[in-house]
Amino acid sequence: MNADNALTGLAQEFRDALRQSVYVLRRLDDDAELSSAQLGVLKMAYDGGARVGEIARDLGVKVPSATEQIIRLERAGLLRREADPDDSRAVRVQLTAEGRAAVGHADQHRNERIAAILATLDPAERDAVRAALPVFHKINNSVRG
Amino acid sequence: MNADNALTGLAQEFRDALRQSVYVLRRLDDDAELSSAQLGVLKMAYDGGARVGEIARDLGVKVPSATEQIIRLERAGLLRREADPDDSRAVRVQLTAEGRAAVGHADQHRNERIAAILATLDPAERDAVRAALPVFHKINNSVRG
DNA sequence: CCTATGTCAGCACGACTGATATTC
DNA sequence: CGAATATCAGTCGTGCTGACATAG
Repeated sequence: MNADNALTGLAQEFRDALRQSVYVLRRLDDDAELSSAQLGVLKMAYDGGARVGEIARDLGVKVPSATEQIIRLERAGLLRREADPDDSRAVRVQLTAEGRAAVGHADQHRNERIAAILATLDPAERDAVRAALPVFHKINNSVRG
Repeated sequence: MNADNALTGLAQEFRDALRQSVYVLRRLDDDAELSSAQLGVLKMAYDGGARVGEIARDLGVKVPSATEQIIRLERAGLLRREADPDDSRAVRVQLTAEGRAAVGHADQHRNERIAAILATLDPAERDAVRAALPVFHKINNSVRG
């Protein structure tokens, strides 16, 4: 009845929604050429390359996990690893032409599938989603920090 | 510029938010006694038990995956598997007392952590989340069906 | 005989920790 | 020398498919 209980109730509903979101994402990736994790790595390196540690931090995984993904993507020909000229400890990740094409493809395909779902909503429901997205962003940033 | 492009833009932002949500969930479960998958199974059986197939359908996984979780939870003493008296092919899953306690514990802990995050938001931001949750629910149902 | 239900075996992916190089 | 960066080795959790036993 008090504010605490109201927050707890909202928290429970929020958790359920997040769990559902995971399910939606899984379905979305089911028949994709690129996994969600792979797409994340490639997108990080899309604009001018990125260091392994940067990629790991941004994706919220440990460095060895990022390394593993990167090596696999390099074997698949989607990116190159190059020594950083300014810091020989660091490794810079650069997309190949195939990598760029794959990102464009995967992004487009996923966006189309989500857009098709959004198209079935009422305008008011779409507005509700639009209004909530910045809040989700804020929540995420608060968890990272 | 047209409606299609607007939907695509919203879809892109929506996908980013979902990706973030996965990250939030991962952090939330980091030090938990029960994983999200395990908690899901236990919650399905919380009220009067459930069949393996029902659990799998509800969680959006295949039956063998559910079986594996269930067997592990049985070894941990959190649930029992019993033959269904009406259909000997089926297996009914019943929580033990420890299972019930574990669910209560895990739920409370997770809700507290989410509530703490929600408490940092402005009231208007909380309202935006509240308004969006039913839409997330609707989206999820449309994907399942 | 065919279908439904569940389990088993084997595999893949993606994360983790701990132990090294190598470089700043 | 200590801190930072990346990789390697080994493990774990969770999902999948395909094959199978058993019951309806």
